[in-house]
Amino acid sequence: MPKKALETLSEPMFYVLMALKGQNLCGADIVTWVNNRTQGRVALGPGTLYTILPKLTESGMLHEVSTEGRRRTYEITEQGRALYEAECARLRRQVADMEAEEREHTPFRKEA
Amino acid sequence: MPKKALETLSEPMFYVLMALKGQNLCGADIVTWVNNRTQGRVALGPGTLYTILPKLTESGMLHEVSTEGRRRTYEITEQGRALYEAECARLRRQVADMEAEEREHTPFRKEA
DNA sequence: CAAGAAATATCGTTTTACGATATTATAGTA
DNA sequence: TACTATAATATCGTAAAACGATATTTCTTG
Repeated sequence: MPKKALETLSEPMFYVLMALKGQNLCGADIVTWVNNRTQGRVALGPGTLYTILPKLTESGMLHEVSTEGRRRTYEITEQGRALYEAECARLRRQVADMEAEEREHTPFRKEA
Repeated sequence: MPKKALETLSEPMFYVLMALKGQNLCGADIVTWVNNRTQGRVALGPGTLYTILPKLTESGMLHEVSTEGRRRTYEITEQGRALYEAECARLRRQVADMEAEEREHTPFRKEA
């Protein structure tokens, strides 16, 4: 049961979900995967990661699928996939805004 | 002279610079412009906007170009353009990551 | 010259990021 | 088995950001 809503994804959260989209991983392996995928551009520190994991879990985007000793492995949920997709769409719109503005400047006009 | 470094742009900051990229505007008109450009998806509240404007100014991304009564009009600087462009590049990479992953899943492997 | 509107400023709360450091568990090795 | 190193996770504290509500200042207009 989701404790809290969560309707936006921070950049770190986005990459965590991206990592889990195709496989189940533990926290440390998520860090490695994201590092590889982004060629080091996105580096999740432990503080960031382990703040994020419980939050994503509580809000129903992930769940723990196994625990071996200290190692906890996570799986993305359907809700998590949906939120990830929503964020993809948001990003695409942002880039579209950016590129539209690059091609042709939209002048200011009062109101819509 | 820049007081502070600023090497990343939040989403609101990004849209503020986008607005000023093509014209000089005052705060309230920035809000209107961004609203139009994003069809209401990005709504800058006063708290967000007027926290951001001094920060962008102090860090040398903007400067005030005129003040009529209470209305302050801002202009983007070369440095501001450069940071905006850098953020565009970052966004494009993020979308590229996302689309690469969509096309073909990158499996986890230890280390690079 | 009031009354309202427009633009900006301030305040307080909540959330987030993130490094440093601590804790816990596993594996290896003498 | 005990000892050590390492891997993985957890906690703490600080700093920054977002943002709504509310206040202030200036301009307009009747």
